[in-house]
Amino acid sequence: MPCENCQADLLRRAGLKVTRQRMAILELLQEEESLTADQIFMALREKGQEFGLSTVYRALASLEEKGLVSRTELPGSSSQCFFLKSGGHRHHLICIRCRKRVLLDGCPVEAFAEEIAGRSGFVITGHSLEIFGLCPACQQEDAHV
Amino acid sequence: MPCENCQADLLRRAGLKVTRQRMAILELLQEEESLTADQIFMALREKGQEFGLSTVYRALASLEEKGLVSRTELPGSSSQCFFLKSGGHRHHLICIRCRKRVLLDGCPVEAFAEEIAGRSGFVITGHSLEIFGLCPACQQEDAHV
DNA sequence: GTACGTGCAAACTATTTGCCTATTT
DNA sequence: AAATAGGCAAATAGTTTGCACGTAC
Repeated sequence: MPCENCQADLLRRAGLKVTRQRMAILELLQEEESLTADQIFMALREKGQEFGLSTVYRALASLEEKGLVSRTELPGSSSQCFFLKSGGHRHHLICIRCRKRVLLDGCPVEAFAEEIAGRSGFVITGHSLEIFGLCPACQQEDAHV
Repeated sequence: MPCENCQADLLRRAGLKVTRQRMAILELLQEEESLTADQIFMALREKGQEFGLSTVYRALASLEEKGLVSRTELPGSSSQCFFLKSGGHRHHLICIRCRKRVLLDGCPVEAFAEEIAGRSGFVITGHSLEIFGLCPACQQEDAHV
C-alpha cells in the first residue's frame, strides 16, 4: 500500500535526491497504470504541480536507470509509456484502450528461449513479451458505442 | 529462392505499382535481415540507386499496409526496423549486434494468453514477442575484441 | 558549500506531409 | 488519360541537451 513516504524512501534507497517533481511523478505512476511523458506532464499540470517537460523526461530517465521505472511502446503509438517496475522478471497484459497494465505471473518464453538457444547457436540475452487486449471496463464502454 | 521477378509479382499481387524504388527496397530486404529506413536509404545510395528518404518511408508504409513488410523496434534504439514478413503468425530471434533476424517456429504465448484471458476478463487482441541474443558470427567477433 | 536537479529555449532525430512533377497502367 | 508514386523541402512529434539558476543534502 502506497504510504506517504514510500516514494521518498524509494528515491533515497536509489541514491536519488528527493524532490517535489520526482515525488509527484512516482505518486502519479502509482495511481495510473502507465503514462507517456506528455501525459505525466499534463496530469501534473492539472494538479497544479506545474513543471517542465524536460524535467519529466530527466526524472523518468534517472528512475529508469535506478530500476524503479520501465518503459515500452504500445503498438501503433509513437511515444513511449512509462510504468513502475515491480521486482523480478515479469510481463504485462495491457489494455490497448485505457493502457491499464496488469502484471502477469509466469513467463512462457523462458523455456522456449532455451530450447531455441540450443538449436540456433545464439546466446540469448533477453526477450520482450507483451500481451494486448481490452480490459473488462473498456469492453463495456465499447459495447455502449 | 529469390527470382528476378518475384518482387515484381509480390507488388502486382498486392495491387501496388511496380517501381524501381519498391523493387530495390524489396530486393534489399531479401538480402539483409532487417533495416531501418535510413539504412535502406544509405544502402541504396551506395548501390547507385539514389532516391529520397521520404520515398523509402512511403514505400515501406505501402508495403506494410499490404502485409509484405513489418516493423519492430530493437531494444534501446529509437528508430524502427523493417523486415519482410513471412506468412502466418511468427516470431523472431534477433541478433542485437548485426540485427540478423531468424524466424522461429511455434509460439509459446498463445496458450498462455488464452489462460490469461480467462482469468483476467480481458479480450485478448494480440501480443508481441521477440527474443534477443547474439548470433554465432557475432559471438566470434566479440571474442576477438 | 557542493553536487545534483530544474527550467527554459534551442537542438536533434525519426518520421510525415504538401505540392508539384514523373511514371505506371 | 487516370491513378498512383516519387522528389524535395518544410513541418511535426517526441525526446534530448546546454546553460544558468535553484534546492537537497
